Amino acid sequence: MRLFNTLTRTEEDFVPADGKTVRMYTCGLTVYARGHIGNFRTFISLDVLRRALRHQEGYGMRHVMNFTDVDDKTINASQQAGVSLREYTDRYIQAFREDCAALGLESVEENPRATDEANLKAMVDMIGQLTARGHTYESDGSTYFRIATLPEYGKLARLDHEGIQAGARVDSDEYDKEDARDFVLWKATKEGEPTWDYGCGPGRPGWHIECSAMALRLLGDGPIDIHGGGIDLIFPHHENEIAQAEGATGRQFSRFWVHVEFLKLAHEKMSKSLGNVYSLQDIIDRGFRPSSLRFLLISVHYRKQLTFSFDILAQADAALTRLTDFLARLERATEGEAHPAIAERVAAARAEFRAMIASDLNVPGGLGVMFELLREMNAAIDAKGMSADDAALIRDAFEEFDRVLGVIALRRAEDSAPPFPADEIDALIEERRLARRNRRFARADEIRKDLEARGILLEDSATGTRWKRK
RNA sequence: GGCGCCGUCGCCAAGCGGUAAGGCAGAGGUCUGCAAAACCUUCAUCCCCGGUUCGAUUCCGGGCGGCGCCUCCA
Repeated sequence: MRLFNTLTRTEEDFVPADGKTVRMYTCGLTVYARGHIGNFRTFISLDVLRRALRHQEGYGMRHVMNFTDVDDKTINASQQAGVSLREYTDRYIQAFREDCAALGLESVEENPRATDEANLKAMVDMIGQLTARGHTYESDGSTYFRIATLPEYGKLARLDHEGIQAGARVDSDEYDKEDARDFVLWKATKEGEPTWDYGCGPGRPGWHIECSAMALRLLGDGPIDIHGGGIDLIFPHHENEIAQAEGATGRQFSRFWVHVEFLKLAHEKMSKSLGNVYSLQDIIDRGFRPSSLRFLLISVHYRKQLTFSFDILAQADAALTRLTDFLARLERATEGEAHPAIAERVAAARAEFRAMIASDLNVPGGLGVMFELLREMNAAIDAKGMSADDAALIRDAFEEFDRVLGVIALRRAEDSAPPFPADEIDALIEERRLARRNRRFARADEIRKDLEARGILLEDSATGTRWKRK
């Protein structure tokens, strides 16, 4: 498949180095607060990438996504909460897992956390390698990376460091660095902070070292196939990851770099530091469903900014409802024999969809293919009915699409968990059926209205009445 | 100051050299006890100005507008 590589700023053919299994690392969440929907745009986009590689391209996956569970924010927040760092970050890891499940993310092969011993040791080892190769220096007990020792520094972000000029917000660090561009690998212990000592002196890891070290520890020697994350990580985080991994090993770190654009709110990016964030729970509290959010977040190409609003969330919800209504209609198709024309049309749509996804994950284009097929198949049902065999073919196609998108199955799982017991709904539908047969329409309409007030919509058809969540 | 992205129908959004996919909303119709669902019809010349080309929404240049990175951030 074709994939845009930030390293080259071009779309390239992607194949895993060994031809079989994709070794992918994606930056996860810093677990000092609940993830917001901007974070989840990135995670969902990378989930679609993972699904496409796995289910469409047929590769095996070795996918690592970390939790950053030690940094200034996690430390400060845990101290304010009066609990240990571990206990505090456990809470948000748990919350993150719940949100991921609600949003239909596939679980990945490894979710390392920075403060696990094996990982801290890997970081210290890597710092040792960097020191052996002359890339580090010490200052006040902290260890720094000396940018000047790595001529290639800046190749990912394409920053002209010689030319940092007036107007740039240059780092004014309280630490004693030789060069403003240098960054910390290991921070010396401060009073009251968690500390570890595995060979770099007592302290804690700098932010960037964890990803370099854990990626190579869990995925094996570089280059790994893909490294991904939000676009804001290009600099400094990913640039520094490259410096660390390549400085330590002398080998390329990652062949492909994939970055997901921002989610914006009104006219600015959504970020915790700006405070303009919505969590998944906020979305649910407004009466929307996680599946609708997932649909919205994948319906704009991952490399374009997406401006969130509840208005477009409602549009996404309506579109997704149409999709599941169609699939439900298919369940009732039982008439006649198979139509060869349908098989042909479905095969063509499958090919078109695959081509869209293989083209740098053109999910919006893929959705277009799906809805075109949907309309034509609806028309076919209206025109001459549809056999169970035809319906099965169509259903298979949508299941194939959804293995990549992961949104229809999610919606259906939500639908099958009604706000109150399904038995009760079925009983009321039966009562309404009898009322209608006896032409007691007032009672029939009353049942419809009551159910609607309780979040259940009814749809009558020749083959009976079906219910769905509002 | 440097680097980069974006501007397509009321809203969202693909396409990116050969004459504008799709979704949502709207209008008219078919169907229907009601309500939905569904179908049919209808609904854009692509921010502006130049240039290149037989031909540009698509390439180049210049505007205007929006956003990002150069600091923690998905």
